[in-house]
Amino acid sequence: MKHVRLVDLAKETGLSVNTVSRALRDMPDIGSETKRRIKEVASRLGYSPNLAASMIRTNRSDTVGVIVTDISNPVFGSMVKGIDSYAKEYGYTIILSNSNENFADEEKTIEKMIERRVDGFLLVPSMQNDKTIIRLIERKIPFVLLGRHFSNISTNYVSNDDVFGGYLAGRHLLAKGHQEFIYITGPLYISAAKERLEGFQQALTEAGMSKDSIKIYETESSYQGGYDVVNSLAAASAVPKSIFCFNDFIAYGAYKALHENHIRIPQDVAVMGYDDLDFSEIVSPALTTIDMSKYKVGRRAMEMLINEIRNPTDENSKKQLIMQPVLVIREST
Amino acid sequence: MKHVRLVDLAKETGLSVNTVSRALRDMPDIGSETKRRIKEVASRLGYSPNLAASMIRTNRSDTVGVIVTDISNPVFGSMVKGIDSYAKEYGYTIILSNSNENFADEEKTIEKMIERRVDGFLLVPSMQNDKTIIRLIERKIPFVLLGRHFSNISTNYVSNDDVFGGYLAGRHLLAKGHQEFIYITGPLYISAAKERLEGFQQALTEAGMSKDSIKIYETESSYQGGYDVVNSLAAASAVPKSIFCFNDFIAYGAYKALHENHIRIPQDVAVMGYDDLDFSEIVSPALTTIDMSKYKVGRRAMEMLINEIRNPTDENSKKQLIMQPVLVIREST
DNA sequence: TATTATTAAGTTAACGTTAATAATTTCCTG
DNA sequence: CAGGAAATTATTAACGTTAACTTAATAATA
Repeated sequence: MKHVRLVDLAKETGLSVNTVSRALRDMPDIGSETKRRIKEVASRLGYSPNLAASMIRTNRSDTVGVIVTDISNPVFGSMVKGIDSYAKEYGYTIILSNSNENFADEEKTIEKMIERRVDGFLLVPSMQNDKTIIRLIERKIPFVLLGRHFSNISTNYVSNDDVFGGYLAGRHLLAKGHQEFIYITGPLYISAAKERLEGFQQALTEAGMSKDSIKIYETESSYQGGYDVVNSLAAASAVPKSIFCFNDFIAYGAYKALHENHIRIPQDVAVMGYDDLDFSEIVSPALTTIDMSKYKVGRRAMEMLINEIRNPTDENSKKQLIMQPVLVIREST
Repeated sequence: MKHVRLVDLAKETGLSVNTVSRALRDMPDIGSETKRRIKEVASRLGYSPNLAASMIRTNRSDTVGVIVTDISNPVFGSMVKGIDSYAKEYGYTIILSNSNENFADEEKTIEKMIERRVDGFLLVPSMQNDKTIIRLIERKIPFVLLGRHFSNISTNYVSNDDVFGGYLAGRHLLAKGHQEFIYITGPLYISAAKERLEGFQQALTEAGMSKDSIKIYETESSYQGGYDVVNSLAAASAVPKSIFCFNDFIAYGAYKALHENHIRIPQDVAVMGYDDLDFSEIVSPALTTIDMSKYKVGRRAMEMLINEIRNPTDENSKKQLIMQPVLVIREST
């Protein structure tokens, strides 16, 4: 538990602490034979640099804070995987926190992470409040948002073209001859939820239909939410011809309710999801959905964050990377 | 970006740095009025303690390293969620890394985390090698394994009673009148994989059957793995009456292959999974599986780790917490 | 050969905090 | 009201590193 320190290596080699430090960091002003000797001793004694100490001196932590709303959701799991993979390539370490879409928790976590002097943040913000984001901007702490963003604040973010995704969904259902639509969505203050709807509506107006041809059901963005909505529609015999869901989870819930009410997919009703989770290929019938590469979103966001850390941009030149989603047609439509 | 320091608060209040430090930590030897004043100034100036500095002094980081094999897998996502929840209650921060079941990566990550002076580790070890674990023991760094463990090394771990889970599966399939079984599994060097098999075999022998009544197919523990195995069995017209899968993913793959070959579940073949992912309720037919509460495993493991950190136990009194899985009967058997 | 570069080390101070110890002030008690 | 305990604050040093500066030794140049 007692760690070997630079001074121990210095004693062992008869050199000064500074020389040892510089040798281990491969600075050019140390003789190569000396370096070899020092490194040999370091590895023999099992030296492990105390990063906290160097951090305090260098004022860099090579650490980024990652806050997601639900790490048990594979969408975010995949993003984190992408983040982790890119971070490793560049020598960054990840501090993770799960916010449960809880703003207060998010706020507290950010403070804690700042105390740990993270070099920057990758956030899937809870969106109930933009206070934390504002504060990050004020304090000039680099951050990148993932998958969500605020319409009134200019920030770096990586996300999918949710408008286009919604548009693809709308086009697809229209092409299938549908005239009657509902949108089952999570809270509409989430930018993604709103934008997918907008895209869908755009497809409708483009086809000469009214925006209001799609009815909106706002609920929890979960399996349960989808189930509840469709179930109560079924109870009222008001199940429409086609259902567009904010995400695949909701679609799965819709599936369940439809199955229970003996309503056939896609014969009686078409269902579309969003996210293309692994499971969407497996459910029966396989779910037509919109794919965004979560893993890549994670990697690109980390890339953007590292850029921002290394050369910060000012407030009016933030970068947005918008990845194009693709329509994945399966059996449910 | 320039942070307020204790010395700044000291100047502002006219007190000494030490007094400020002690006041903020609510030490009893500072007058309450003084404390109030200091805290007011701290919050006014936006003081954020530099944890790296205090870390170096106190020799505690209040940080734990968490390494999982695949964070995009909701099984591990849920565990991490449980870990995070418990960690927050006790003021710990999580450093996360994804090992991709890659031993070399795991090893490197552990070193990095030690350099960050984590107080302990929570590991889903890659199992290809026990070197890293041995080294942690040698260095007396507290750690707890999750879901997996080494049979030849005594460590703290939290896992499910995989033997019992396998036993439950075996009993269930026997009760359904099956006589022919296969086990599609990931690498058998993973303790869970081996133990689930053992439990199943135990059920067989208890029923007076030979251990070898179950044929073993070792593959990748993924959707693809399950698909491949069942597909090649189908090609050889050798699909058995019942299939026990190491995890739900494999079962989903089996589903796909069975569907494609027009083999009906459960009429022609019974399928069982393991994990009870959210999706298992949704697939059609709903999957009979074994549930272990991953979230709780995470919480309990974190609890155990904190205990170990606060009062370390010696090598021959490590704790094992084995959670009982439950059989979840659905439509696939 | 004297002078200047060049290379390779060593010395000192600093990062922001906390621990140990010392110094004051205040308050009792006999 | 002296003497000492109790309460509060201050001073000093330390944690393990790295940065800035200095020194010593060697090589290159005029």
